[in-house]
Parts: sequence; C-alpha cells; structure tokens
Amino acid sequence: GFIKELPDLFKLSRFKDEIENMEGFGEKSYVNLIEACENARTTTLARFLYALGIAGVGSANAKILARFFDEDYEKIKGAGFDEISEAEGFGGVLAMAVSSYFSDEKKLKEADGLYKELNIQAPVQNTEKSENISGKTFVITGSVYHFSNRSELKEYIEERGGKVSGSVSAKTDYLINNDVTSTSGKNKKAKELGVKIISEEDFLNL
DNA sequence: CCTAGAATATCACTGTAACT
DNA sequence: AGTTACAGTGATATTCTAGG
Repeated sequence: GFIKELPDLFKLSRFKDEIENMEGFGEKSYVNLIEACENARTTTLARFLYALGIAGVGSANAKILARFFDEDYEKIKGAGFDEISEAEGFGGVLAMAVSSYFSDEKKLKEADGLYKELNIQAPVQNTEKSENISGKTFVITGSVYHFSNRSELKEYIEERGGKVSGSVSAKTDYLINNDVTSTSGKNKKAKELGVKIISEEDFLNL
C-alpha cells in the first residue's frame, strides 16, 4: 500500500519505519531502496519513455522517439499518429501504441505525475567524436574487461555516435568478442556474413 | 561485534515472436 | 530481411537476519 501510483515511488521515505519492520527488510535494505529511488530521479527523456511501458517501445525505440521530438516531452504528448509514424522505424503498430497511450486520460495523468518528480537531463552526445566509431554498428558478445559490464561499453559507443544492436546482420560493422574460440550464434553469423570480429583491445585502438 | 546460512539480485546469454 | 522486445535460465555475487 506504499505505492498506489507511479509518483509514489519517490515518496517512500514517508514510510521509513514501516518498511524497515517488514519481513526480510532492515535498515540496510531501506537505505538501499531509498538511494536507488533517488538515483532514478535523474534520467533522460528516453529512459522515461521506456519506463512508461508502452508496448513495443523499449530502450532503442524510446531513444529514437526522444531524439525525433527534440528531447521535448510536450511535443511527444501532443504528437498524433501521423507525426509519430514519421519517426525512423515507426510504422502503424508503434505509432498507434504511442498515440493511444498519450490520448488515454488516466495514463496521461500518471505519466505527467511521474514526470514532475523527475530531473530530466539531456543525453550525453559525442563527447569525443570518433570517425572510426561514429555511424558504425557494433554487436557485443561475451564478457568485457575494460568496462564493468556490457552496458557501459554500449554507452561508451553510443556517446561517440556509434550504435549497438543485439544481433549480427549484414549491416553490422564489428562484432566485439574477447573469446576467439567462441562458437556462439553471433560468432557463427559474423563469420558467415564476413563481419569483422575484433577484441576489446582492438576496439579501444579504434 | 562477528559469522554462518539463506535468500535474493544481477549478469550474460538464448530463443521466440512480432514489427517495419 | 533485418531488428527489436521480452521472458527465461543457470551461474555467481551480494546482502540480509539471527544467533553466539
């Protein structure tokens, strides 16, 4: 009962004592919970859109939407079916999902309430433009060593104008893989299609 | 205060279904 | 044909509470 609508996620400290006394909880879990919620306040428009849970709008499509509408939440809210269809990769199904979400009174109210609690930041862009990375598509497989996890490497690439996708295709420029002997589906496909397979070191040298 | 055992969270990775 | 979202799996890491 602590969370009745989305914005309540950011008001949990009102229930400090109750939360700490719940089974399986203690002071530490309470503090972690509050810290996690506070960290989540600072986010990008794309992450916010992703979080709304609109069918078909995951992390990748949310980024496209945010960019297409100039990182402006008001523009997205006001956009109709036709306008949304013009965004790259958005056809009838996705445009309908998005436009009907924002024309639903209840959902709109919830989204607005959540938006008010947030501290939206502009996405980090092209901190260090790199010609070898910008405009290229990468796929990462296996573990990484120079970054704490794959998401960090993904962010690193995207900040420099590159793209990271989940599956190898003819449009993929590089497959990043430290395990040369790997026989994963991604490696096989990369070999089939003649996609360059590089190690993390090779990537950093780019 | 410290430790052990248990529970839970996180991570990398797959496969499937559905969309453009 | 190419992409993406999403659910599920097994392994590993983290972190809790209870009890000495």
